[in-house]
Amino acid sequence: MPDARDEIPPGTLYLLILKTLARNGELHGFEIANSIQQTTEDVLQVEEGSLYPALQRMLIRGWVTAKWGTTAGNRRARYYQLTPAGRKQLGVEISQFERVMGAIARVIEAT
Amino acid sequence: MPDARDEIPPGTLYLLILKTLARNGELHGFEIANSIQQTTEDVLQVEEGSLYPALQRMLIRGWVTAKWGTTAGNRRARYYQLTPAGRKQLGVEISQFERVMGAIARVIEAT
DNA sequence: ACTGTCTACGTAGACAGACTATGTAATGGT
DNA sequence: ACCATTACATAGTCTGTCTACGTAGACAGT
Repeated sequence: MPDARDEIPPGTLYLLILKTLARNGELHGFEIANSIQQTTEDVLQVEEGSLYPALQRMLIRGWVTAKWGTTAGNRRARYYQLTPAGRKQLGVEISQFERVMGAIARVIEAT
Repeated sequence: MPDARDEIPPGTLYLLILKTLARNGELHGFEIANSIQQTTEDVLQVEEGSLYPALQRMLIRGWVTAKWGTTAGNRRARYYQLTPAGRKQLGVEISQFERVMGAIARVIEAT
């Protein structure tokens, strides 16, 4: 079954986007989605209807800034960049993720 | 900061309940919630408003059966038990959880 | 020129599921 | 009598991801 696509657990999309931006510096939406899909070896696929609303919310919260530019293929695109607040948030998200996942793992592994 | 309570990621509550029942055989709602809280060392706290609706959905889906009984403290309580379908579902949930979490971990650990 | 396809951004609406808050009822302690 | 605790349950809110759709410009082929 090659079609075992999974949904992105609510809440973790911020983490994925923040980390992707922290790693690559400045990307536009499509690049973010592609990067996540590639890094997860197609396990996670960010849909456009999830990505752009999430980016909007992150703009409002001050985690990223955006500016219009032009892609290599000469198309207009919105480039997103982490703010200091976004970088801080990334740390929060990671430690929270690890604590929660560790807790769930303890339940799974309990005898 | 002792008060770092976290929300349970949507979707994983089924996994937690299924696993708890698989481990203990037969429990009522309160016992399930307490067991999860204990096993996760207070990281995850299942609220009643989350637990009972989830159990209802699991009844409808045939993952558990329920019967009324009496607790040690002489109170009426509803005892839940895994069905074969529930046991199968537990396997599905675990492998899905591991695949998704592994994917996210790859993003976090990417350089 | 026209048409289709690709890239890229964005919105609308549906839906799941976890939360808060509240309500029921029965037990046991003071 | 009164109140806390156990235990189940529902209503309503909210967040966030999904599907589906719409916009627009760039480029290739005919």
